[in-house]
Amino acid sequence: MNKQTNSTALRSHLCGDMRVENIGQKVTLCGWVGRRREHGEHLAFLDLRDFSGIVQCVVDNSVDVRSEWVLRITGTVQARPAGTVNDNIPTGKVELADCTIEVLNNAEPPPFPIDQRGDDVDENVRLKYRYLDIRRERMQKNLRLRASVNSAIRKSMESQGFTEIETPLLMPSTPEGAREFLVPSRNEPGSFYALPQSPQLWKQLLMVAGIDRYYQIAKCLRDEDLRADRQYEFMQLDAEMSFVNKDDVMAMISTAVIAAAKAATGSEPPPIERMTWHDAMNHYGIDKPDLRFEMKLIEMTEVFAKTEFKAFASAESIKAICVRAAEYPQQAASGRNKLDALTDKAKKLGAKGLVWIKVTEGFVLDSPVAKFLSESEQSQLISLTKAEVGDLILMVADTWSTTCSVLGQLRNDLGRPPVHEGPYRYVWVVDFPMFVGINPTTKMPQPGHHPFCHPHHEDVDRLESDPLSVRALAYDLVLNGWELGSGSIRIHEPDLQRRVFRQLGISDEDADNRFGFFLQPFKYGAPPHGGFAFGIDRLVAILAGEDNIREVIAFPKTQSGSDPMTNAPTTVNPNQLNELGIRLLPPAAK
RNA sequence: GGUCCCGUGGUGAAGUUGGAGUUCACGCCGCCCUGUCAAGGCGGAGGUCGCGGGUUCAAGUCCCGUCGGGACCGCCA
Repeated sequence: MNKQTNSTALRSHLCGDMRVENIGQKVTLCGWVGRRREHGEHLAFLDLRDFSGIVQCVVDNSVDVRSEWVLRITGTVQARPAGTVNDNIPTGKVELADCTIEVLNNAEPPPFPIDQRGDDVDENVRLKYRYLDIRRERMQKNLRLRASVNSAIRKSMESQGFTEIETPLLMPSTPEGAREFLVPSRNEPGSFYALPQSPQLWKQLLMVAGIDRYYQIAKCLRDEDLRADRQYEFMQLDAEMSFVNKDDVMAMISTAVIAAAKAATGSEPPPIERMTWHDAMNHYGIDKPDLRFEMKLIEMTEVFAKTEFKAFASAESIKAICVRAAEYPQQAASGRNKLDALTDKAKKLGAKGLVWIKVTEGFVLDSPVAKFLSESEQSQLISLTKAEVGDLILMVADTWSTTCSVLGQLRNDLGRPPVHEGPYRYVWVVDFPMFVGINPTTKMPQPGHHPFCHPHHEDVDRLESDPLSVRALAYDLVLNGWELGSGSIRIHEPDLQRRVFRQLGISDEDADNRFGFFLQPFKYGAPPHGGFAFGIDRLVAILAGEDNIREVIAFPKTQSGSDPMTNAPTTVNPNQLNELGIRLLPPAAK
């Protein structure tokens, strides 16, 4: 911030800006009383705090000012006497003397310390007094970092020719996707608006409308259960471009993300690498791989092609992960209880079982199944996993997708560091499958993404003959195992759109009923287009070194969707319900 | 919908095989203190151990339920 703009009618400077250069100046500062240190009848030290930091004020001990009172202090900046410099704070070489104190407001003692110790306070208490929590340096830093990320993104998008356009919050309910928040209509009782899960429909219409490059930092709302990385309402950089291929979109988004990261951390991350969805699943067992640690899935199917071990015989896919004692001593040394728990976990995740093998002295394998494995199988197991003595090998034999996903989950459980720990590993995951399987009841392919996602040009011919082999022009951006966002090239050809709908079991008539207002415009000359959206909260949290997006949101909700400060959600006045034509049912009996 | 963890003065914790609301630190109130900086010294106030049942001579402690918070699975096209 321009220092001159910090000067106001009430103050001349900011507390945290006081430096040796200010010595001799008469300044007026405004802020809150941090700590008070009393030293007799006529000497006390006050730490005066504003958003910029704290500065020590030397005052007469007779003044009655207490914790978190709001003061305006006029005084002279002076060098601290020799031996009293505090190197731990930026203002530690100076102090404010000859202070005249004006009490702008007094305050009750805060429920928790307005400093680093607030980090240990129950989050519910922090949220109940969020306005005090935000006074703390951590939250001030996080919210300002968030603002600088937003600013860098805007600057980057604008310099790349994108036009910012706001889209409605009140829109029709759309049948697919996440659960929506509904808003009852007063003028049409019985009818509802929905709040947008994303501006997806609007931005595609803006492409039909010839905007060419649209972006918006948009609030999105989804009525799904909350998590460390999920809130009901969250911010997305939402963008869409015309006359592009996926490389164009990924380049634009990469530029914006790299600009944001640089603004937040001061250093530019390297170009973002790419990985196909198939490779991600095959090597990491998940479509949002965390590249900060190894423990990759190791292919074992061939090794056990002719095995005598029944559980492995005829399995479509056999893979292993090696928990290395050198990196994960505790996990590798897991005892029987822990291994049984891992086996239970694997079964819960859909595997038929989990084979564990401990590599003991002399590369002797300790495992309930060791006796079923031939000498050659055992030696190949060790050489392919590069296992050392003390390592723990976990194996799953199942369908390819089950083997991958179960081991991927175990890999994350056993090895994944907290999301904010460095280094930052961005990765584009590309070539997602168009369909993720066959619905057992309808016998129809299940969509991997929304149904407007364009199939890979090379695969379009197989849409009907071999739908599961069709790749989508879809891509996700992943950072440290968190999905930052996803995008795709959209279908702009009405004929192709109908073919995709039919594959999903949606007849032309159904499609018109459910998506009519959205499909109609595409008859009037839709350009080829594609776009992306990524979650600002998640990016900011990781860049801020937090592993929870609530730490970078000013007023977040708890995991149950409530706000301890405002008590939202609340009941409403019956008159409001009457006006909306809404009558409440009695609470459902349990 | 499910699995797991947590709930003790304002805050953070300790509380043993069940034995008196016991303890520690910070904060708060008062007094002392002229160079501290998470100042220091002395004194004081402050709690229905989330809530409701149960077991027991006796429950913060064991059991059941419930409420609140958190992590994860489902879910989030």
